[in-house]
Amino acid sequence: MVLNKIKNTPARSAISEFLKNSECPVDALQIIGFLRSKKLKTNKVTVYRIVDFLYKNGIVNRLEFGEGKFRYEIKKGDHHHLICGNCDSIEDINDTTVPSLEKEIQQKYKFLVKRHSLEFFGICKNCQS
Amino acid sequence: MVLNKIKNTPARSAISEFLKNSECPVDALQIIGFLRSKKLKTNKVTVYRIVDFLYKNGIVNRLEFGEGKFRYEIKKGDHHHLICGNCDSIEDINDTTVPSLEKEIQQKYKFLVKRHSLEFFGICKNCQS
DNA sequence: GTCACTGCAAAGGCTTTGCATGTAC
DNA sequence: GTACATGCAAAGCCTTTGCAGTGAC
Repeated sequence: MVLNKIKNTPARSAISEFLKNSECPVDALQIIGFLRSKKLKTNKVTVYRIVDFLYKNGIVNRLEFGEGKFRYEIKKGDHHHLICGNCDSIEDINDTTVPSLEKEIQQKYKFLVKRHSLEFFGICKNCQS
Repeated sequence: MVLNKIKNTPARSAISEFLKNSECPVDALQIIGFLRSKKLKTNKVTVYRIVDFLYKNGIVNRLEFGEGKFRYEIKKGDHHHLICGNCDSIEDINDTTVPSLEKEIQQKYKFLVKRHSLEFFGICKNCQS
């Protein structure tokens, strides 16, 4: 195992902070926008490298919602997403579980489940007027 | 509403046939490979336009499995996917349902669910040796 | 001072667009 | 003959890579 000295830099802490405070998964552009709003010198390559670093170290999840790009969120307990096809809002929901399913699959298909993703696509409350 | 006369062309029927016979979602490159193997003149732009046509007409699903590209499958009953992180195999499973969840979400969050996606990432039977 | 991080430019992969040509009907 | 479909080239978008310069420790 290689010794990895991890440095604490302004970009890293700002991005981590932004992800922690985000209520739903964000994409690279939103991260760049946040850094700019904070008057931090920034560069998209650095952003990609930082989220990649966070992802490979198990700190964030990397998600896709059919947009052709990745979104990132701080890892937290099992939760799922409601994605509105009208206003593109994304809502996290924490209280819907897929408890027995993983075990069932493990037994029935001998598939060792490491993680799952469950997303609901539809129309959010506000857009149903 | 505009009158749309849909033409039946060799590329379209071949791609539809390929998708019908595929046991798991395929990407654009695999479709092109199939067409080539059938000695059909082909072009990636045409492939993208055809799958887009099939997608927009509700004939196929367009999926993402964290690979940074889309995969397509003929629409069929509610089913889910087991994606192996070792050999990249994708298995369809048809007998695992998310029965009450959609209704629960509709009531609890007033979110009108149109579709959902449920994927399990892990290690398949063959790769667990 | 070292090693890791950043920035810039360039490239890579997947997908889409514009426009002229071809073809199913 | 008339749309619609295709092919080619080019561009668009998101993301990654190479390499030199910078900065955290």
